This record gives sequence, C-alpha cells and structure tokens, in this order.
Amino acid sequence: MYHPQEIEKKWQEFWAQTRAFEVTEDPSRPKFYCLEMFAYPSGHAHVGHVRNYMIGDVMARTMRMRGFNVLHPFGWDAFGLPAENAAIKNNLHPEKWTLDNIAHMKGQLQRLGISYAWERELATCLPNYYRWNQWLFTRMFERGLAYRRRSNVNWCESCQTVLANEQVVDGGCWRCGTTVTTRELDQWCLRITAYADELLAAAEGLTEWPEKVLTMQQNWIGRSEGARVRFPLNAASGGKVDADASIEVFTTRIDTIYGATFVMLAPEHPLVEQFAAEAPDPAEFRARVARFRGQDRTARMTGEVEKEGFDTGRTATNPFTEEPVPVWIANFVLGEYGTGAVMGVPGHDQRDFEFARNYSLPIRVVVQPEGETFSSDDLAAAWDGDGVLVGSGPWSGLPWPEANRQMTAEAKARGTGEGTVQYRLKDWGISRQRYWGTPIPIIHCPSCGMVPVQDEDLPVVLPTVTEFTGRGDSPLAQVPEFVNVSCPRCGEAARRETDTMDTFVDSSWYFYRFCDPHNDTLPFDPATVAYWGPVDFYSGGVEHAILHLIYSRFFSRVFRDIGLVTIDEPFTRLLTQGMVLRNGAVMSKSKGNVVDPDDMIASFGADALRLYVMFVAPPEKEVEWIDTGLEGAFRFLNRVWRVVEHLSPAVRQASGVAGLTFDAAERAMRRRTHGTIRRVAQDISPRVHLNTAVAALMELVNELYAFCELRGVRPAGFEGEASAVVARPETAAVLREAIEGLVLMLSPFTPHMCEELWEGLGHRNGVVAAGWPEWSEDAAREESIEIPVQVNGKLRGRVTVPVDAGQDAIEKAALAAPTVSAHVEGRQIVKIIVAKGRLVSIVVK
RNA sequence: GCCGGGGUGGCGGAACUGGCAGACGCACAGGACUUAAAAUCCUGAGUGCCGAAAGGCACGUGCGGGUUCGAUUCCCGCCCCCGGCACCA
Repeated sequence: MYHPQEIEKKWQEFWAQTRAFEVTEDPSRPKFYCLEMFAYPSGHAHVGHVRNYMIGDVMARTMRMRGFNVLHPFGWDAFGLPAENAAIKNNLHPEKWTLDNIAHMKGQLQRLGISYAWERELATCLPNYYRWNQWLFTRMFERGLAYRRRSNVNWCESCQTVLANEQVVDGGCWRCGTTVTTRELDQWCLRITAYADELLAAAEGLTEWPEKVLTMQQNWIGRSEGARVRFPLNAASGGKVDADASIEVFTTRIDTIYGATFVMLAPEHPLVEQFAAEAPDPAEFRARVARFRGQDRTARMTGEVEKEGFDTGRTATNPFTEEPVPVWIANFVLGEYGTGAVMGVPGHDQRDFEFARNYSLPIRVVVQPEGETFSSDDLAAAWDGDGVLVGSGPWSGLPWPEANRQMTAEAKARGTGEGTVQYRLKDWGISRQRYWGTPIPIIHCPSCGMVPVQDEDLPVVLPTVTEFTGRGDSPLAQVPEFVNVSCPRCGEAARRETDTMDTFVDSSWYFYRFCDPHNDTLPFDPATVAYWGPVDFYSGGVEHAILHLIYSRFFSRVFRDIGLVTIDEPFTRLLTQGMVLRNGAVMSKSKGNVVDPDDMIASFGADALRLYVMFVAPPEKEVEWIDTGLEGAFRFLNRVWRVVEHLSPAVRQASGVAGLTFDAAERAMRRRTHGTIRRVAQDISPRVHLNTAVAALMELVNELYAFCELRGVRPAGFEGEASAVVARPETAAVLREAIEGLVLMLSPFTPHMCEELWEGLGHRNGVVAAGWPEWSEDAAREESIEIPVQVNGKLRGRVTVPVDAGQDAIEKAALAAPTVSAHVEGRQIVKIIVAKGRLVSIVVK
C-alpha cells in the first residue's frame, strides 16, 4: 500500500541528514543556478506559492540528474509593512512576528520536499544581510548614484510612507490599494536613470524572457528621441527680455514648430509662481493653479478629465517663426516629464488640438500628405501622419522625418535648442518613513553635511522599538539613542538619518548573496558569483515584471561597476508563473478561499499535491484549483505504486536488455519507454511544458498496464495479490527498463515516492546518482506507421506501411485501401501528395 | 487609445516545422470483481444525422474572407476575454 505520509517523512529526514542538496563550487561540473522568487513571510504558504516552488524544484531535480551542479536556495523577503502593522495591531514586535512566520512557512516548505540548500537560507531582516544593503548604499552614495532631493512624492496615507512610481498601481498603493496622494518630502533616490539606456538596449539580449515582460520594461523606461527647444520669454510689457529667461520645451516633433501657436506650462512648473506674483490678481491666479494641481493622477485617470488651462498673460517667442506666442498653464501638461513645458501645435497633436478648440487658439497646418491641401478651419482632428512640410519657411517641401533631423541641427546651430533623449523612467525613491526596514547609513552633520557611515561601523542596527502607533514620523526618529550620534568626520554632535530603505532594495541582489551567504567581509566573494552567476532559471509572479525585475537588472550593473561581478544580466531565463485561483479569485485570507498545502498533504501527501499542480496546466497559465484534480493525481500515484510494487521482484531479478531478442509486444513496450524518455526530457527542459511531461508519464503507465495484461503478469485488481512472476527473461528485461525509467523520470515531480520505489527496486544510492535515463533512438523508432489518406482534403482511410517504405509503396498502398478506392474509382487522379511519414493526399476530378 | 497574450468537447488542457483535431486528466456512462458499496481493473464517449450492427455521411478549434492537395497553425478584416501602459508632448 502507498502511505505517502510515512514515506515523505522518511525521505525528508534522509535528505536533511545527508545534506543532499547542499553544494559547493565545482569547476569540473557544469553549474545550474535555479531560483524561485523568495517569499514574503506572511505566515502561511498557499498552493499558489507551492506551484512556483514546484516549477523550480522539478527543474532543479532534473538538472541534478543530468549531472549539473545545482544551486537551489531559498530565503525570506522579511522586511516590510505587514510586520509593522501586525505589531501595531497585536502589540507584537515585528521581528518576533516575522521570525515566527518564517519558522512556520519553512516547515510547510520542508513538508513539500523541495530540494533547497537550506544551509544558504537568508532573511533580509537580519543584520548580516541588511548590513550589505548599507554597504552598497554607501558605495552608491560615493558614486553619486544615491542622492537626496526634495520632491513631490507618492504618499500612502494608510501605510504612512512614500511609494516609488512603480509601486503605484491604478492610482493606489501596490500593497494596500489606498489612493495615493502627493507630498513634498526630502527623499533618498537611486539614480536608475543613469542606466536607462543600457537597461533598454540590453533587454533585447534577454531572449529567454517572456516577450510580455520585456515589452512592459521597455514601456516603463519609455525612451523617446526629440529636442529641447527654448522659447525666449518676453517681458510683461511686451518687449523682449534677456536670452536666459526662456521656456524650455521638449518635443519629438520639432519639424512642426512653425505650427506652434502657443506654449503650455505644467501647473508644477517653476515659472508659474513667478507669473502668479506678477499677475494682476495673484490670489486668483494661484487658486486656478491649485485647482489643477488638485486634479491628481487618480482623478485624471478615472475618465477623461477635460483639458483646461488659462492664459498667463505673458508671451514667448517662437524661435523659428520669431512670432510672439501666448504662454498658458494647462492641466494636462505633466510637471515631472520632460521640461514640464510643451509647445502647443494644435494642427498636429490631438491634445493640443482639443485645447486650442476649447480656447479658440489659432490652428496652423504645417504638415500634410503630398497632393492634399488641409485647411485649418475644417480639420476634424490633428494630423499626426506622414506628410510634407508646408508653411514652414525654408523647410517647406521636406518630408517630416528629414525635416526633423535638419531642424534639430538648426536649433543647435542657433543655440536655441538641441537633440535629446527623454525617458519616462524616473529615479527610484527609496526613502520609507517606517521602522521595519534597512536603516539608511547616513549621518547628517551640521558642518560636514551628509556623511556615510564608515564600513567598520556597519551594520547600522535597527534599534529595538517597543511601541508602534503607526502615526507621526518615522518610528526611528523617536529613539534618541539611535538618532543622536557624533559625526564620523568631525566628531561634532550629529543626527542619524531615520528613513529606512524600500524593501525592493533587499530583493534587488539577494540572488548574489545566495552564492556566498555567510560572507562577513563582503556582500559575496566575487569568485562565487563568477561560478554560480547568472541565475539560469528564475521563476516567479509576473507582478514583478517592472518592479523587482528592473531593479535587479539595475543593481547587477552597479555591482558590475563596483567590480564585484562581471556579468550584466542577473537572470538568463525567466518564467512567469500563473496564479492559482479558487472560485475565480486569487487566494487570500479575506476571501476565505485559501487552499492550505498542509491540509492537502495530510489527505493525499506532498507528492500528489506536487504532481497535481504540475499537471493541471502549463506553468505560465493561470489555473483554477479543483479538488477532484488532486484526487486524480493521487489515484495515478497509487497506480504507479501498485504496478512497481507488484513487479518489483521480477524486475530485481531481470537482466539488462543488451543482447536479447524481443518479440513484437516487447519491442512495442520498449518503443514507448524510450519515446517517453526522450519526450519527457525535452518537455522539462528546454520546453518547460511540465504538464505534458506528466501526461507522457501517464501514458507510459497506461501502456505498462496493458503490456502486463497482455503478458498475464497482472491479475485484474491486483491489490494485495502475490507479486508477479515473469517467466520470459526478455519480458522481464523490458519491464525492468520501463519500470526503472518510469521511477527515475517521475522522481523530479514526486521525489519521495520515487526514492522509496527506487530503493525497493534494489538500488542503494538514490535517483540522483542513477541519473536521467538514456534513450535509444533505435529502440524508440517505429517499425510500421499508420498513415492517413485524404481524398480531396477529406480523410478517407488509413494504411499501415513499414516505416522505411518508399514514396511509391506508400502511394500504392493508399490507392489500394478499399475505403480510399471507393472515392477514387471512376474519377481522374489529378495529383498525389505523399508527406513522408505523415499523410497521403489524393486529388481527384 | 496603444502594447502584449489568448479564444479548441461538460471541465482543465494537448496538437513541437502547415499534415489523422480533442493526447493526458477530471467529471460522466457501461462492464468485471463484490451479498452490497467503496476501492480497483477493463471499455465507451466532439456534435448531429443514417444504420439492428459493423459502419457511413455531414458539421466542427471566436466570426467572415483568402492562400494551399491540406489551415487550430500562415495572410487580410472583425468580435470577445485577460494582462500591462495610458494626456509621456
């Protein structure tokens, strides 16, 4: 009988005792670094997590059997708000809450039998990890990659902290969903924009990443080529003022500048306040600006917010036409993109067009398709298609892409502008006004300014705060022993930075720490990453497509530039696994639809659970959890167990297949065995179609049952029957080959059961030592094949021919088949197509 | 609106390079075993029509066209669903 609970316990203990999955660098063997995104220790793993970890485990176990030195570690993304919120709610220290959760979840994962190198386990909330966040931060500070600036930031009222742009999802906080508001704060930023071009360009080399993720990253970086152009500002009285008072705009279409009939400023633009002060009614001016600013990003997103603006009363000079154009403030111009100012070209930009129509601003046509004549009066929409310049002075007649190049050069020559590249990507704000995170290792000294904490003083350890109210400033600001320090440079009294780092800092490099997790002189020994890096196979949720995955690519480059790693990209192959739903919704405690893996293990065993989540759908796809599916997986494992147990004595006595001569049924069985070995190997890697790999193994088992039945070695319903006696040595050898292959191939999916069966088959050293079974193309080759025959595109019959039959023989056989000849007789054969080994197609008239 | 992915039986899914659509599993039905049930083993099944049956015919991969001896697969046009981005100048 198959008793998963006993078997699983036995093998889990065995793996732990023998340190089965611990590894060291071994240059003599190819390495394989297999990683699943580490876990936030929320307290309970659900089957969605299980699915991700299973995908990695199947890969890791398979690659081990193929002879790779496999690094497969696991750890905890252990800083973050829920711990602090739990502390506020339950009066528990975040550290206790976090470590308790880790202990519980670790137990859950261990009961699943995942082949992790647990000795490399790390938790980002421990000083021996976050110390290196601080170390890296000081390196970035020294290089100008970490800097502080006052800026408008996204603020989550519920989390009481700042959010990076990437962390605002649909206008709400990525974690709690609360509507994000804007605040002006001093913020620590990481200069990811310094790598914008490289991150974008290198994405093309990530050929083993899903297209979807690459596209999302490209859109997020949002590179656009254009020009900055300065419109000299005219004095309030109308006369010109000196040249350095100008409004700089960014445009991708400088070729349309003859159609620029006005200029627009974002409500956040620095000149706005100056204009307000000079306005006849400054209060009213400011009120109108304030109203636009109040239309925050959320309001703008829910439905089209009307394009609004007002004339500042000032004018600027269009540097190409030399005409004065009015300067407006417009609510749809973004302060944080480009220069915060744009030229209004209503004839060729739909937004400007709508704005101009609203306020009766002049519309001018300066580009039109050749052979057409647009009139600005009856233009129904802006024309942004191809065309040739008109009414554009010396550039009239030029096609627009060419005009764009020439006019950019002209602007540069005149000193009125220059070509530039603009990114949507902004620097990454990492300051968080919360407790449970990495302290930023900076000391503010009244005389020396911002001074990084010296390496020898790292880590800056989080003080033990006992009271969490969730209100007011950063909790760290309320700990005088922490805040009050002397300046490392001058020794004067100074104040320690009280912001902590965004937890995405932690997850941006943990994959390198796994290579050398206990190093206490460096984040990692470069030699270890040189051996293990990059991660060969990385799997996790697609929700990290532009957060974690772009930050990690950035950090990798920083480590490279510091000289710790030599590779650019951290993840060679990325698999984004689909979520597991129940009742059509993501599993969550609040919805009460969580499937707890422990319950499933108690009922059916970890192996059945593992097999089911691998079989139910391709890894990338979202799936609905179905209880009966798990039962089916359990049923299959019992079926495997029975046939192997029943045949075990015969298999143990059987010889190898070498030198034997087999009958037709034996050859067919071997064909299935070898064909399955080939197919499953390819399905697991490179294809990672784990569901079809399982299906192939099920087919092998079905064939095995049929073969046994044929050979009379399996009485019907052999539960509890005596073990089979196989008289014919050839049959026994074939059974051995099939059974052993089956057990080995299934072992990455259901390792406990397969180790047990493998041992029962008389092997001492486990499935990894046995290696992935080899297939023989000869044994897998079909002897004869059934070929479908079509007449006029319709299936009319099948013929069986030897696999090496020639064109003519196949054609003859096809025509001779009675079901075919019935459709051919009396008609004229136009043509016969023989797709060798696949199909015969006969065309008749 | 733009970008990406997808639409196949009652259900999850398979079909790798244009070649038998529906592998494998779930659910279902029938049979064997059993006093009976469960479990197990075997068998059946896309839909419709004809036939007592073996079997035959037609239709069938979101919709409409096209290319081809042959299309789930390629091309054109459209519909719907999911994900991402969204006044980015």
